[in-house]
Amino acid sequence: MHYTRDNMAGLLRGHDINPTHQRIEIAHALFSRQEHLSADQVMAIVNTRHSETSKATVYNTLKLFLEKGLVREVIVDPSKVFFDPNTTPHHHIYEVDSGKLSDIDAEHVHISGLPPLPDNMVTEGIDLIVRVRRKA
Amino acid sequence: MHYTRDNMAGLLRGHDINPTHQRIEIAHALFSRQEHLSADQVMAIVNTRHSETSKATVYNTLKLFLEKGLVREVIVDPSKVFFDPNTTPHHHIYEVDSGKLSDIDAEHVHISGLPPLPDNMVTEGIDLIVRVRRKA
DNA sequence: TCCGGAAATTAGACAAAGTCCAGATTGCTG
DNA sequence: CAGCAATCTGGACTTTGTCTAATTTCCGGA
Ligand SMILES: [Mn+2]
Ligand SMILES: [Mn+2]
Ligand SMILES: [Zn+2]
Ligand SMILES: [Zn+2]
Repeated sequence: MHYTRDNMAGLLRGHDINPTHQRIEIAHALFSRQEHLSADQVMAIVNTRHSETSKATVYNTLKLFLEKGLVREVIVDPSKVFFDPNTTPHHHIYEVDSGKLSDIDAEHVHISGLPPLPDNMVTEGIDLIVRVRRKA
Repeated sequence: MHYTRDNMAGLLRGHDINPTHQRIEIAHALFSRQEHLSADQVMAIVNTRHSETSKATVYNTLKLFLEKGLVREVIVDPSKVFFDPNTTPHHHIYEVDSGKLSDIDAEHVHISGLPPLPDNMVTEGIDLIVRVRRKA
């Protein structure tokens, strides 16, 4: 599947998001790469040719995408949030030295023995992060 | 087991940390409460009576504790890092609304099916975070 | 006890990520 | 074209955390 700017509009509409030029560019940055990007990285990508999207819009848009379930947030680095175009259930490997973040398919991973939650609580998600580093 | 200021000194020495007044106060804040605290919270606790420990020292000391393995870092909130006096292997439940963070004993939790790591990599730790919220 | 150096602490300047707001622009629809 | 809502914008602001140069504390030897 190719993620062109043209089919970004449909993707956005499908998530109840009015497709504007800026939103299409930001979605395209994430989905064409299929990578975990920080707001700063999105900002840089979207403004490579010439400056056309403000910082406020990048942050607002990423938050909107998040609310609408178009992207997911990954919190592994204390200094910045990553946005993940992959919203299927999956886990992460984080290379602490390089900051490289990659996906682990949740398909074959099983987590058992978690204690029951109090009745008035629901699970919103389970984040599993394997922190790795280069062998000495 | 009681965590008094007096036995903090021994605890610090056992981790190769020179016990100074500030370090004892900061360790005492964490260990007497057995709670997950942010740097800001530590700062507030340590300076309740009268200001006696600077921001720089709080941050430096928490980083030192981390390096020496006295405390652990928990990254669940994009806006701040929590420091955890519990260094035994365990997982976390995070209430997204309230920000409340609590422990899950790792004893009965089993994680299987993780893919093998490349040969030149070692696992530094596995963080499992159950994000929960109040039922609607 | 006094001295000198090493270790620790400090205030405050600085940096980076993220938020907020009031005004400008855009894109309808009548 | 006018009116109106939605969107976007620059830039001020906040918060978390880092850095540095100067000061203070600690300790061992003379
Ligand atoms: Mn463009
Ligand atoms: Mn005191
Ligand atoms: Zn991912
Ligand atoms: Zn914990």
